[in-house]
Parts: sequence; C-alpha cells; structure tokens
Amino acid sequence: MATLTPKQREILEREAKILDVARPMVVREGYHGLNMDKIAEKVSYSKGTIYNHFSCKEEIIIALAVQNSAKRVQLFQKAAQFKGCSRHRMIAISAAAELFVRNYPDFFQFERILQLDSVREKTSEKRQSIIHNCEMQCMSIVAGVVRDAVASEDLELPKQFTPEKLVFGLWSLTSGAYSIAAASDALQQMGIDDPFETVRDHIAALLDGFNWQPISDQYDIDKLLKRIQKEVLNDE
Amino acid sequence: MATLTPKQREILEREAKILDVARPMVVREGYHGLNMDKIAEKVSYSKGTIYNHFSCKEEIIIALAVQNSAKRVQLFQKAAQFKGCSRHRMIAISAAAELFVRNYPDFFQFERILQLDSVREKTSEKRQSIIHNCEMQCMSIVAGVVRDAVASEDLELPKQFTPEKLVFGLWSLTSGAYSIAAASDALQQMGIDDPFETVRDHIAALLDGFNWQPISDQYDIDKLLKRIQKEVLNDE
DNA sequence: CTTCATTATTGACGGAGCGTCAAAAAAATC
DNA sequence: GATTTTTTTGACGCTCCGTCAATAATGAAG
Repeated sequence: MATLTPKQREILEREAKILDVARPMVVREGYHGLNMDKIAEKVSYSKGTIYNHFSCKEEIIIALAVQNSAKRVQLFQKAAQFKGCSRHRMIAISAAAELFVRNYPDFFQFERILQLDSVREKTSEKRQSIIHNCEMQCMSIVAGVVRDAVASEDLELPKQFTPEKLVFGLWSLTSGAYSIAAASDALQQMGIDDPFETVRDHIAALLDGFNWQPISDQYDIDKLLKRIQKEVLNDE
Repeated sequence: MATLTPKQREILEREAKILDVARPMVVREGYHGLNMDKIAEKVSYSKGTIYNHFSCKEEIIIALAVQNSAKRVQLFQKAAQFKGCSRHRMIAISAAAELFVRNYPDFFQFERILQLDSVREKTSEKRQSIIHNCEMQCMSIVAGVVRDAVASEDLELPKQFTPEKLVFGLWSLTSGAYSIAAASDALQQMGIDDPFETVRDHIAALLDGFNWQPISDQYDIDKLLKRIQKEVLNDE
C-alpha cells in the first residue's frame, strides 16, 4: 500500500500530463477548444487511454477545477488564523479570496463552464462533491469568524439573521463582482479600472452596514492589508 | 414601408415560432439540448430555412436572451419613477430587479450560457450590443438615482468613489446572489430558504454602510415594498 | 524460460449533430 | 406565359465524441 509500482507511477504521471495539456486548451479556447483527439495527440497516447482516465470531456474540465479547489481552502484557513479582532480576520479572508482570484483565474473559467447544467450533468458525483466540499469548508471558515464576532460582541446580527446569511451576502458580492470583472468590457466603460479595490470598498461598506466593530474608519486599511499579507499570505 | 407583404409577415411569424420552439428546449435541456434538426422538425420547416433566420445555434440562444432583455429596462424605468426619496427609489429598483429574476428566470440561464467565450464568440455583434445596451441602460438608471441621492445630500460618497462604483457593487451583489441561488443545493444546506429576502437585507445593509439616508431602521420596509408594488409594479 | 491469464493500449469505427449548397420550388417581374 | 429572382429543401461533408474488438504488455505459475 505504501509505495507504488512503476506502472502505478506511470498512470499517475500520465493523468497529470493529460491535465497539463488540457488546461491551456480550455483556458485559451474555452469549452469548445477542448478536443479529445488533440489531447491524445499531444500526450502521445491513444484516445482510448485518455478515456481510461476520464470518462468524458466534461470530466477533464471538472478535474482541472478540482486541481485548484483545495488551494482556496488552504488560503482561507491561513487567513482565518490572522491574529486580530474578528473584523480584521474577516478582512484577512477577503484578502485571501482576492489573492485566489488573482492567482488562479483559470478556476473561475472552469467553474463557469461547470455551471451549465448540460455540462455538470456529465461529471462524476465524486469530483462534484470534492468541489462542493471545498466550497462548504470555505463557507464554514467564514461562518466561524462571523460566529466569533457575535460571541465577542463585535457584531450583533439582526433577529433571524444567521451567520450563514451573512456569508451568503459576502460570497454573492465577491463572486458576482469577479464574474462581472471577467466579462470585463462593461467595467472599463463605467470607469472602474480597479475592480478589486472597489470590491474591498464594498465589503467594508457591507460590514459597516451590519455595524461590525471596528467600523472601517477606525483602522488603517492599507496598514492592515500589509500586515495580513506579511503574516499569513506572505508565501504566495 | 409602413405595412408588410404577406411573405414578410410569414417570415416574422416563423422567426417567432422558431424561438418559441427553441426556448423550452434550452430551458429544459440546456445548451446541449438545443438541436437544430429537432427545431426544424418541430416547426415543420427544413433546416436550411432555420439557418436563413439564425446563422448558428448560438445565435438562437442570444436571440432568446434578447427577447427578454428589454423587459428589465422597462421595469427599471418604471421603478425609478417611484415617488419618494432617493433611497426609496433605489429600493424600488431592487424590487424591480427581484421581480425580473422571478418572472424571467430563463433569461439568466441564457446569460450563463452566453458567458462562455466559446459560445458568445459565435454570436452576432448586433445582438450582443442589444443586450449590452439594455444592461447599460439599467446601470445608468441606477446611477441616476445614486446621483440624485448625492445631489439631494441623502448620500455622501467617499472621496474617489463614483456613483458607477456603487452601481457595480449592487449589481455584483444581486447577480452573484441570484446566480448562487440558481445553483441552489448549497443554500438549502446553509439554512437559507428565502434567498430573495436575504438579498434585500444585504442591499439594505450595503446602503446603510454608505450611510444613504434614510437608514433602514427609519422606515417600514414591508409597507414600502407594498407601496412600490402597488404604485409602479402592479401590473406584473 | 515458457505458458497462460490478466490487464492495458490502440485506433478504426459508429453515430450525433452542425452547417452548406446545388437543385427544386415558389414568388415576383415583365 | 416566359423569365428572373428569391426562397426552400434535405442530402451531404465534416468534426468530434465515445466505444470496443483486436492487440500488446505485464504478471503469475510451473
């Protein structure tokens, strides 16, 4: 169980190689650019062998998404360990989310493709649940910080308003913004040259709206972000 | 120019018929479920005739989106005419946006498909710009209300923060939320049974965060929404 | 080392579905 | 009624997915 036979090694390496070849195809040419015959040609194995690894084209796309999905959890976990008050930890997680979008833009392209029912339908439950679990882990890290904030009385949520609802709002805001930013042309036209900065401002406003202490004018956001960068996200 | 020949009438009617047949195919079976041969069979015209109307499959999808895109502008325009303070007009527009999502969920499915570069690439500039213009009109209606708010001193934006940036935030929040809600399964799991209500709460929080007067605890949201419903959105 | 069984690889093939285009039909013009 | 123009048709070519019988490689046993 411990070590692998040469054959097993070869299979693992080949799987990685297939994905390495497929990734730029999808990134550069989108869903229709991913071509099973071309992959087979590029990795110098037959099409049948590719199908031994992935049951269909769509399965390759979700496998590419899986490759990145754990990274976000890892970044969120590190960010949540930031030493500071609850709000500052929340900011740290936002910074992690921004970093993830900047460093792994491919992931969101894969996700957009997988949003189509007719694509996702063809993918395996197994990989679907890996991605789903990563997402849920991220959400629950954020929810944890929100609960800490409530516990420490930095934040008082309205009646009936659960921490999960706040997470949903933050998640919507950021994912919506990054999705619009990717489509892009509209933003230029509106004079928004740094969407990331604007998202940060909106997160601050949203948290202020819930009166999550300390309010945004009570700390120096630039200094805070530098500290976050240095203390929990330095090696990215 | 004024009236149409019988032939021209027939062509227009046929175009509508094609879209009528295509719509449920896309809605029910997604991008892959749209099949040119099936359409031809269902409308009882040959495939070649379909291609006289639409240069490709993707063009049909964008035409379906175009069918709905003007409706949102219309709803936004009506909502912006709500008699009240700037913040209440903003709420009216949010209500219009919510109504649009509820009544025209298809539109967002088409939009998700068209977000894929490999799909949008194949569509005509003409239809792309129709949709783009509608979106821009909506944005500028919202921006107008924001500017009114600034002019009437209900709202003071931070330095460097343009009305367009606020629009971007609201747009991100709502489109992100509705997109997540459509994917759905995650929300149930988080105990969010009414995403629309949660979005409303977040919009309120965001506007509060910018200190847009009157703050949310200074008015009765339920009464306000009823008035909006009655006065500008009644016939929907 | 040889034989046999098991597993892995191959690529020709079937089939689905998009988009085309030469021929046929219909409409318009003279 | 003849001729030109426009419209319609559906068989066809093409691309690309996914399969599977045949072949090759690997491993086990004698």
